[in-house]
Amino acid sequence: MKILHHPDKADIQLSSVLYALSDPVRLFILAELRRSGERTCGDIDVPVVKSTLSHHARTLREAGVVSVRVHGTQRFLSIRTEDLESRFPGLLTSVMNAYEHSGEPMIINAE
Amino acid sequence: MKILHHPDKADIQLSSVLYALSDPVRLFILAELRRSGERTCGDIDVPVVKSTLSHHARTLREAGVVSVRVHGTQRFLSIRTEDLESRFPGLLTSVMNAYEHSGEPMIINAE
DNA sequence: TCTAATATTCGATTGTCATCGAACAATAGA
DNA sequence: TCTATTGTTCGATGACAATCGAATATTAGA
Repeated sequence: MKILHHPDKADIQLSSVLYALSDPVRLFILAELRRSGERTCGDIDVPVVKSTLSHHARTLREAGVVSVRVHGTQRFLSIRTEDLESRFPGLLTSVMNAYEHSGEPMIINAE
Repeated sequence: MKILHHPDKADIQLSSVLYALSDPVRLFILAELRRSGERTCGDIDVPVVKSTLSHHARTLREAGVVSVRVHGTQRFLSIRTEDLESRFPGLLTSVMNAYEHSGEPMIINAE
């Protein structure tokens, strides 16, 4: 079985977390996880192909934002809420709150 | 005189702000601005050359994070605290708090 | 008007990222 | 064992970003 690396709580870097959160697709994924607690990749409805979604999941995992639990052929994603809260208090809440109230588009319109 | 474009408060995008904040040099600049309120580019001591600093200042300005006031040959940077607070309540505070307490390195060490 | 100070812009370089499609891997279930 | 399901990895591509040094622009002050 494949080993998925998750950074230790103490090794989670602020700039990496902020970078992971700076993509509209990834923000959407987090919002979904926040609503459901846990989701498989296949149950997240984003306008990108599987391989791209896999890339985003990896980016979030390696930044320490999400945890990935392997079960059969599926991977369940969930937010590392407690780790993030203890390392960066209030950060995730304010980001997700901002996201919910700001109508962030998932696809940037050309002007 | 050069016109510097600042996005309207309502046009500030969450993902752009998070991206602007995801660079260690820019986080450092913000921390400095937070301490002094206002700074000229020349008074910010970062380990990059002038032109690179100018690039970072522009990134922060265009994302809506900082305001740039022109005075003579100098540009005074300051954080758009009120605009950010009203658009994304608590966000900047939690980010800067996280920065102050997490020992974020300005230069990433190679492993 | 000339010069020094301050900052931006430009061109080049190097590297990373988001995206896709195709191929592959792993596992559940028939 | 065979097949369908679920994701990952790989290679390619196009876009963009961080960095530097050199050239340029703007203004203050002598």
